[in-house]
Amino acid sequence: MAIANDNQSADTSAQPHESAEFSSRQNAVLAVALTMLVEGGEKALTTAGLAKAANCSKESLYKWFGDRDGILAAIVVYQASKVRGVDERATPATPEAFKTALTAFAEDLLAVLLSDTSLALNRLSIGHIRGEPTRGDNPGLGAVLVDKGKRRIEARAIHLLTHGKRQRFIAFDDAATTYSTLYGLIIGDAHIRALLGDDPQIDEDGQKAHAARAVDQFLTLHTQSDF
Amino acid sequence: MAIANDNQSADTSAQPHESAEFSSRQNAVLAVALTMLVEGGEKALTTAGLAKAANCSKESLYKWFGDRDGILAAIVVYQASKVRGVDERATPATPEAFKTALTAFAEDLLAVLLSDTSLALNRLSIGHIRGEPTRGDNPGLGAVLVDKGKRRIEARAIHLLTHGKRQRFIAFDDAATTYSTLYGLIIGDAHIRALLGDDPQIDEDGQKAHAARAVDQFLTLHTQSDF
DNA sequence: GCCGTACCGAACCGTACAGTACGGCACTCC
DNA sequence: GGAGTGCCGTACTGTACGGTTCGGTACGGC
Repeated sequence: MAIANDNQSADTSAQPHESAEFSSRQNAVLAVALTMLVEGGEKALTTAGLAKAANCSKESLYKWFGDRDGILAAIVVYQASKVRGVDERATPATPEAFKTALTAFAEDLLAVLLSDTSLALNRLSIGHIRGEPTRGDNPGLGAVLVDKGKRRIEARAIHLLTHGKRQRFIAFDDAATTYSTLYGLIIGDAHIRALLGDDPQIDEDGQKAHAARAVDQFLTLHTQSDF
Repeated sequence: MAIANDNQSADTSAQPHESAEFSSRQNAVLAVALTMLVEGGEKALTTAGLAKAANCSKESLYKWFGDRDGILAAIVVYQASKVRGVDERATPATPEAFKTALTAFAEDLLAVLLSDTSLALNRLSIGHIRGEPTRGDNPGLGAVLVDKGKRRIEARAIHLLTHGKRQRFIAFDDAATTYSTLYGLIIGDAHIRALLGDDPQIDEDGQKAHAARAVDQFLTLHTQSDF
């Protein structure tokens, strides 16, 4: 697990990286809110319920986050802040190391996307798409999730891919298209199925096996110049 | 467009296939409801609003569909009934014809999944996942969508794949896994992006090109015995 | 001791919306 | 014609929940 840190256990680590977005009290409240969101969906997250569950007052909620949408947005930002950025030092020097790095990425991607937290957040964002995009001034939740979550993961993968291309481990034309292929091979229709509540998810070993297979297929497609 | 029929134009075709699920009057109401759902999301679909827009009374709505969730479920069934089932006669005899059939499937899949109607229905179903699955007795919306929509499409594809295997056009072990690969190559992350409101969708030509590329990759992976 | 700040807890308000009740119209069947 | 049926339109009820207000408590600084 190298992309995200899902555990909401004791965050007593007083490290300064605790994301200056919110105070520690607010972070605690957001953690509670996220838990409520994960088990019960958006409708289960009422301001009164959150206030009671988090032992704070509604007044404070509104002071800190503005309104209910502000709370939702804060949850997304809060969780997204846990996503690790690109690790610039990931520059495997041999084809084997490159494949290992790809496989690690694939395993991470599967684990993250199928985690309860990610599913809940995706459901939340998807449910907040209205007719007109980006109504008003705020970017609109889904966009935040894409920017802070998906894009960072994508950046890590594309970094890896372009590195592999420079080293002649793989060959491709367009990085974005190639990433889409890699993503598709790894995820397939598992994500949408999970989002729709098709629970029979495979266990962790199954995920690893699947990740390995996807990477094999990806390398088959892009190993020698097949263009 | 061979999988679904998206137009909600004059359904004056008195053909008997009009799905005996609902009366024609009810179908008309559901068509209006679907339109409201597509442009405005779930929150825009209120019983009062639907009654006014469809020129019917709330009383009738409740008589026909039970409650609001019944209306939503009916919408899903209504639209899913438009999805064509497996075409058993699709048995291409040459590798070229097989590839053509695969490409047609890919194009259909892309067009359907990225259509406004499909996106709205998927958003609706995804938004209705509560903590516990299948609460009570009803299967729960998402399951309906999966059963009536995704499964039929999947059945068509698997039918085609197994046929291709029998004819030695392609080789694979597990049909479900192979379908997942095909799906992933075709869709990539386009679906989740679209669901999240990442509007920059490619045009129809781009979709066709993408479909062709995905099929090429799929055949590369499964053409000779690389088991 | 006094004020300002931050917070809790609870009561309160306004509204949107699901669901119900009822009167009235059109049509059909006897 | 009268009774029954199906439906429209409107008005009504109940309630859940977002948002606000306010009294009360703890703390820190002057």
